Amino acid sequence: MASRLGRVAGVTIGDVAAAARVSRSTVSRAFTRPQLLSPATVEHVLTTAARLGYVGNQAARALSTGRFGNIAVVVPDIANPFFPPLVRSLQLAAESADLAVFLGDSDESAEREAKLIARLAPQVEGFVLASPRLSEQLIRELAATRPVVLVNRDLDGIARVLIDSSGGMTEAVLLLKKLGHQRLAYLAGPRDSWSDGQRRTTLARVSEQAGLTVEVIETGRPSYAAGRDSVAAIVRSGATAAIAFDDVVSQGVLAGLEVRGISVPADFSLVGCDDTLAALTSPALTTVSAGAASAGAAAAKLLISLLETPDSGRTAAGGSAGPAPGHGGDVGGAGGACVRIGTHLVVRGTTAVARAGVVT
Amino acid sequence: MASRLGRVAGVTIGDVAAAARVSRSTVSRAFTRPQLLSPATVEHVLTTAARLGYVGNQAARALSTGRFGNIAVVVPDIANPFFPPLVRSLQLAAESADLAVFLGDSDESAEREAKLIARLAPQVEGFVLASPRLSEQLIRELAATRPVVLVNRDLDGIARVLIDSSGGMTEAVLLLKKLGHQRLAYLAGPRDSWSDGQRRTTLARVSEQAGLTVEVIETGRPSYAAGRDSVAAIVRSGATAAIAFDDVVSQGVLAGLEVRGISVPADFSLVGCDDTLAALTSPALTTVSAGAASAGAAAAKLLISLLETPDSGRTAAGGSAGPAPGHGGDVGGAGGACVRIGTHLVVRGTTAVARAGVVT
DNA sequence: ATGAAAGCGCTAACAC
DNA sequence: GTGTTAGCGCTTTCAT
Repeated sequence: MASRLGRVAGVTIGDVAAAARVSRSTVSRAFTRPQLLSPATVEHVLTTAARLGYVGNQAARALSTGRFGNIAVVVPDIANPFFPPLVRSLQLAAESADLAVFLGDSDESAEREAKLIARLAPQVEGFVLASPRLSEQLIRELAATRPVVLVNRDLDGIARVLIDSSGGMTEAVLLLKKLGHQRLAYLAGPRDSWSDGQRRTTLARVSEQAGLTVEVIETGRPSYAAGRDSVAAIVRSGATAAIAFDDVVSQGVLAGLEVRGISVPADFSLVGCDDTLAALTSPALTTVSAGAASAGAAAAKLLISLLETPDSGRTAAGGSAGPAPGHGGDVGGAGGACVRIGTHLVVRGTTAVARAGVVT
Repeated sequence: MASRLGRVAGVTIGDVAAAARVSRSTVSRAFTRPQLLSPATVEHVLTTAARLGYVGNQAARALSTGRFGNIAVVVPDIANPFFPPLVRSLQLAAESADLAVFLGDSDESAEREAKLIARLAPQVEGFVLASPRLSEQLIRELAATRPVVLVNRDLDGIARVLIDSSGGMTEAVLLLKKLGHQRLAYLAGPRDSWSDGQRRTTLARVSEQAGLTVEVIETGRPSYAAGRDSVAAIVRSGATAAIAFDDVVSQGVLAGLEVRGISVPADFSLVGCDDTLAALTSPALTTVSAGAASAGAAAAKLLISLLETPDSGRTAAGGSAGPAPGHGGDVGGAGGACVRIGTHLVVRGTTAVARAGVVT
C-alpha cells in the first residue's frame, strides 16, 4: 500500500469523476481522446478537473501506457560552456512537446555515464547523448532498446547531430593565410573526441592545400591551464598564429602569451572554437562558431520525431547494412538520420596581419 | 492495457519470481529489505534477477510507494554561467543518494517556471529552486506540498541556501579604499534579485562606514551589453573603480572601457562577482567568489535531509510562527533551515592603485 | 457517447 | 522467513 503520506498531493481521477458525476473512463478520455466524447461532457469534466486542481499522475499513466513523457540528456560536463546553451535549447524544445528532461552529468567518465543511463533508462523514452564518452558497443546496445540521438559522435545507423566545424576551420585557415601567416599551431583537444578528430583532419587538409604548415600541440583535457601552459610549445614551433580546440583553451593561450609580452593580435593571431566565451571577453575572440544551441534544438527535434514514429529509434538488428556511408544531410525520418550543423568563422579582435619575425 | 510494444524492455518481477521459484514479494524484498530474508534466498534471487537482466520498473514502484527517486532543479537560465557549476554539483550529490534530477529552465519567466513546476511536480519528490522568479505565494504553496529548497531567495520558514556576498563585497570596498579610490560605482543587477538587494545594501553600508561614495548604476537584466553600455554613466559619475553585479557585466564594462582608451587596472579598477568567468579571461578579473558549486552541493544535501525526515519539508500550516527571523547559520534539520555560504574577494588582475584624476 | 472491469509492475500489510 | 492478497491511479478493451 501507499498509505504513507509521502504521497503526491492527491486529487485522483476518481475524485474528478465523482465530482463531475461521470465514470473514471470518461475523465480519462476527456484528457486523452476528447473527440470520443460529447463536447459538453469534455467541457464539464475539464472544468471540474481544473476546479479540483487535478494533475494526472505520471507514474500511473506510465505504468499503464508504457510512455513516461520524459527524456534524458547526458553531457560529460555541464560546466563546460559548450553544453549549457545546448541543454537549454533542448529543454525548451522538449517542453513544447510536453516532455520533461532529466539531466545527467557524467563527469567525463564513461563508467559514470553508463551508470547514469542505466539509472535513467527505466523512466525515459529516449536519450540525447552529447559528446558521449561511452564505448560504441554500449551506445549501440542502448540504441537497440530505445531512441537515442547522439551529438558530436558519428555512429552509423544511429541518429546524430554533428557540428561540422570544417566550414569555419577552412575559413580560419584561409583568413590566416591572407593575413600573411605561414606557420600555424593547433592546440588539440582530447584524442577520443569526434570534434577534435574532425578539426585535426580538416586543418591538415586545408593547410596543405593552402601551402601552410600546421604544428599540432597536444593539450589533453582542454582547459584554461592547458592553453596557458602550451604557450612555450607554441613559441618553440615558430608559429605566428594558433587555432585552439575551444575558447577556453584559447583564453589560456591568450593569458600565456601576455605573460611573455606577446601581444594579440599585434604580434600573434589567435582563433578559438565554439564561440562560447569569445564574445564575452575583452579582447573579443575570433572564433569558429559552433551553434551549440542549434544542435540542442536539432537533437530535440530529432528525438521527438523518433518518438513519434512508433518503432523507429531502435536500430536494425545487424548494424552494417546502412546506405552509402559518409553521406551528409538529413536522412528523412530514418532511425539513422544525420543532421549536420554548419559553422563559420566569426572574426573579432584576435586576428591580424602577420608581423614576420616578431615571434620566436 | 499496455500491450503496445512501446513498453519497457520487459522482465518483470513475476518473471524473476518464477525463475527463482519464489514469490514476487520475496523478489521485491530481496531488493528493498534483504535483511528480512535468509542470505541464501537473497543471493539466489539477486543472481536470478541479474541473469534475466531484470530492472525494476520505476513507474510501478513509484505508483506503489509514492516515492519516485527523482528531484528537480529549476533555474532561470542554464546558459548563465552562474548556474552550470551549481547544477553540476547538485546532480553529482543527488546521484550519490540515488536520486535522478530533472532540469527545468524557466527562461527567466515566472509563468514558465510555474508551468515547469506543475509539469514536474507529479514525478518528483522535491524541488531545488535556484533564484526563482516565482511569487512568494506560489513558492509557499509548493512548499506546503513537498520539500523545497531555495537558492538565493530568502523566504522565512522555507529551506534555503544563500550565497552571502557581504563578506566579499566588504573586502572589495576595503581593498579599493586602501588603493586610494574614493568614488565607486555599482553596476546593479535586477531589482527583484535577492543577491542584488543584498549587494546594494552591503555596499551602501560598508562604503558609508569607509567614507567612500558609491553611485548605483542600474543595468536591468545583467549582460555583457548592459555592462558595456553603462560605461558612459560610469565615466560621468566620476568613479575610479566599479563593482559589477556579476562577471558577465564586468566583462562588458571592461570592453566598454577599452573602447574609450581607459585601461584596466592602470586607469580604472574593476571588481566582478561570482567568479564565473573571472579566472578564464585575460586579464583575469578581480571578483567576489560565489561558490555556486558549494551552493549546489549544499542545496542537494539539504533537500536530501528533508526527504529523509518523513514529514519535514512541508511548511507548517500558518506561516508566521517561525523563530526569531533574520538568524544566520544552520537550523538543524528543520524545514526552514537556512545555510549561508560565505564569500571572499579574489584579487586578480583588474584592481590597482587609483591614479587620481585620470578618469573623467 | 458512456460505463464496468481488468490489469500495467510493484510494495506492504497480513497471514502462516 | 516466505507466501497471499490487496491495491497505488491510470488507460483501455468490451459492453451497453
